Formats: sequence, structure tokens, C-alpha cells
Amino acid sequence: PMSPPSGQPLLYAQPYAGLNGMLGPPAPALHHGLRDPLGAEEAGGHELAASPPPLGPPEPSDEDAPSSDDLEQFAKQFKQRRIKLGFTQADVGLALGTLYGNVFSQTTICRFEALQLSFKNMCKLKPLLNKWLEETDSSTGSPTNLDKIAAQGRKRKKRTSIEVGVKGALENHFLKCPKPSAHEITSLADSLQLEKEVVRVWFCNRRQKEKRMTPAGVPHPPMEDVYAQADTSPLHHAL
DNA sequence: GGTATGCAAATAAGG
DNA sequence: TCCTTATTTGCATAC
Repeated sequence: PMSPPSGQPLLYAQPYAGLNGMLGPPAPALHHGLRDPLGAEEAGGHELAASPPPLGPPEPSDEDAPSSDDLEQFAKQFKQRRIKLGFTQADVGLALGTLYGNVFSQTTICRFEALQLSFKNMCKLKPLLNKWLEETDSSTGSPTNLDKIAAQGRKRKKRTSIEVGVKGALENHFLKCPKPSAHEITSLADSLQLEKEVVRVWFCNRRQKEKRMTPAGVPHPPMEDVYAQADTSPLHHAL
């Protein structure tokens, strides 16, 4: 498993404004020859053309496979109509919640409109937004059907904001022990007054981050490389 | 005021 | 149960 961390967030956003060259966590300066794991072809200077229409097994109801063009077009039209109707991104996110059960943040709506979500993610959100658009636009008891989207009983946990001080404490523990036992996590959570789950996840994410910052098992990077001047913990100083 | 973004919580999926 | 990896999603805050 060595997939470039770049994931495949935005393929379509190509024609827009040439995003910020995607995130670059662990992309030091080795070989940068991997970009499109799949048979994508962005060389032509076109957005993307190929999408996965033929999906096999777990394809929800609703739409089948929107193409990238579809998504791009929809996003554009969505934004246009949204504004025309006088709603903000935040309004929409909230409406999705009261309408279908799961709320979304302004951030997510923003990213959807900007096509900054993964293809899969875009496909997942499109039906929801489309529904909202129909409900709101054509308004008043449109014949579309009363939302019955009850499926998602799954409510995402509110994101916990860990205070800098607490973060520092967690960092210290991480340095001493990156992989605490369940018991240690429990007592740590207790002393920091955080949910155990929050602490457990924090360590998981922290480990993940560590891996990103440290080029895998690179005992001895090839010649010609920075003479490890500070390989402890690169940029970032929370606290 | 909304809207865009960086960093990172929370989650999904396969052990 | 918890881990790992990959992803989704949002708090905060910069535009």
C-alpha cells in the first residue's frame, strides 16, 4: 500500500483556477511522477472526461453515475440558483440537516460548489443538494415528493476543539509514548477532562500525522538531501 | 457580512 | 476491542 497521499480530491477543479496544487504533506522532493493513479488524463488540458459510470455493487438508489462534467455543471448551477434564491452556504448546510437529518457546514457546501471534494464525495452530496434545490426552488409542495430521506440516522459528532494547553499536554505524552494502552488513554483522558474516545482518536490521528511528516521508513534518504537538520518535528508549533 | 482554507477531528473499512 | 489507512467533514480564521 503506497498510494500517494494526494488522494484524488479535485480532478475537475482543473479548469477553474488551478487550485493550490493540492496539499503537500509528504511530498518533499523525491520523484513527483505520480499524480493520477487511475487512468486519468489531464494532460489534454481538459477537465476530466472519464468517470466511473459503471459501478458494480454498492450503488445507492438515486442517481447512477454522474460524470465529472455533470458534477461540474451541477455545482455551477447550484451555486447560481442558491444565490438567486437568497441563501448562503451556511443556510443550505443547515437546511440539509432539518430536511434530511444530517447537517453540513458552510465549509462543505463551499467546497462542493468549488468542486473541491473528492469525486465520490461529490456524488454523494449531489443528490442531497439537488433535492434541496428542488424543494426550495420550485418551493411550496412541489410534486417531487416529501423528503423521506431518513436513511442517515448517522449524526456526525460535533468536532471537538481541543485547547492549546491540552493539546500541548497530549503532545508531551505522545513524545513519551506514541501508542498508549487503553488504560493509559483512559487515565489521560480523565486527567485532561476529555472523553476517552477523543483522546484515543487524537493519538490515532497524531500517529497518522507523524507518518506523513516522516517519509515512511526512510532510514537513509538517497544522497543529495538535506542533512537532516531538524527531523524531529518539522514546522508547526502548537501551543 | 458571506466565503475560502489550513489543520485536524471524526469516520469508514479492512484487519 | 483497538489498530491502520484513507477519507470525510468542520472549527477557526483568514480573505
